[in-house]
Amino acid sequence: MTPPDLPLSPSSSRRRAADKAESILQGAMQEFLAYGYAAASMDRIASVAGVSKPTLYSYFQDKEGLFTALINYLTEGKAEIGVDPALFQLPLPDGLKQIATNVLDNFSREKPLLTLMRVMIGESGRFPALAQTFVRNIEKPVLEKITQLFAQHSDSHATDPEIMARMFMGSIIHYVITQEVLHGRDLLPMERSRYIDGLIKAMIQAVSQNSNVAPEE
Amino acid sequence: MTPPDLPLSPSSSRRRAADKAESILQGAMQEFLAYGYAAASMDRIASVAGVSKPTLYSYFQDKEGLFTALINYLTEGKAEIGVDPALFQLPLPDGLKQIATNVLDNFSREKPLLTLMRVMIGESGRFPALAQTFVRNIEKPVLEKITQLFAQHSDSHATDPEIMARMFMGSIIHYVITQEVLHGRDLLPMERSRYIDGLIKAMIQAVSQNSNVAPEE
DNA sequence: GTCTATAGTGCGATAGAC
DNA sequence: GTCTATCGCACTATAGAC
Repeated sequence: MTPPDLPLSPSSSRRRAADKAESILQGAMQEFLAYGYAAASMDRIASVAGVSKPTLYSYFQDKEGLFTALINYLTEGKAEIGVDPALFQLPLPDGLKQIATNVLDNFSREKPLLTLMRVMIGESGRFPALAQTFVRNIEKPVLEKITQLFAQHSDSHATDPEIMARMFMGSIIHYVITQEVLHGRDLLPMERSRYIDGLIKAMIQAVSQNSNVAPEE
Repeated sequence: MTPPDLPLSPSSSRRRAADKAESILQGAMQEFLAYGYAAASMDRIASVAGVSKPTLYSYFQDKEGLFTALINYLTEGKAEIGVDPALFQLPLPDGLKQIATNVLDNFSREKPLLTLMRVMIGESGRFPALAQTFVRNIEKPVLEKITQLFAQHSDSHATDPEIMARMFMGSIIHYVITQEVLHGRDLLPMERSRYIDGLIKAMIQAVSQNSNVAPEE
């Protein structure tokens, strides 16, 4: 049997297997996030990754398998987007402001996360399991953290922290969707800082029972 | 890119031209909503619509033109989803509840509107103008109605009705996205009625200044 | 390299409307 | 009869999965 070495792109010595898998995933990310699943081309992925098609297919079973691997790759360990533990030391309005700011930064114009959301929602009908992966790895942990935050600062049983967390997240994500994802900046103008401040004010008002609100600003 | 296509010839033939255009659009709806833009097949559309491909291409310039026409067709005159004028006669909590219920009904499992949202968001990177059409024809009118509703019931300048409307819509749409679109029902369980009631309670609390809330339920 | 699918077109035939 | 929208089908060229 002849040794199967094929120095196609001999930029240096042979790359490690992990490197190849990595660069294929990098190429897949570029391609799938730019074109969506159906219009993505395995040829272009192989080309961008600098591997031959047979190599690509030796690492990943088929297009669907590569897409699945990519989504796992992109959503694993990303749980902490916009939520760091130090938040629990801050007064509620400050904590909320930091979360809102971080989440909006992560989703800002044409960042990968924005495009990932486009692709996930777009393919959620045909890849329900991947959509759930997205929810489990991204949405759920963030929601749970915010729920904890509200629970910790909630004076009583009056407001349901789980619902408050969903309102808060929903208000932010919907803002991202209308303004950035759907390009509604000019149609539905709303300055980011005005929205964040108004949102937090309303949330604080909602969690404060009959007493008055803790002094902010 | 091309302006909306109109049916070509004015007068009669074997069958009315409007019928053909209609059935082509119906076929296009099936196809594009089921497969997305890239994976949709013009052959299948023609077949489902019961017309030949040359006929299809006599009504619509190309695939992109048909997709554009479809989105216009599906979003025109749909402004009143979940918002009817009688709402302004009701107390705020009842009005909000009716809106929430109607919007959630319209987006309920595997209804066309749900799939349309999937496609619109999925293709929003490649068809920004269509995404804006969606915002202009669906999102914006609903948001404006809800803003009016809050403005009308707002006791004072304390809360910004535009922000309250966005919070309310965002909370509902985000709920739809996590539960239905991304199939998160089992991962993030939250009963619909519990969410609606909690959401409205929080919104009312947020708009009520220092006085107590009007009695609801 | 192979095989399949797709967007888009050209053309002769057809079947009503007038 | 003429007019014309339409059909069916073959065809090109391209591109993609594997």
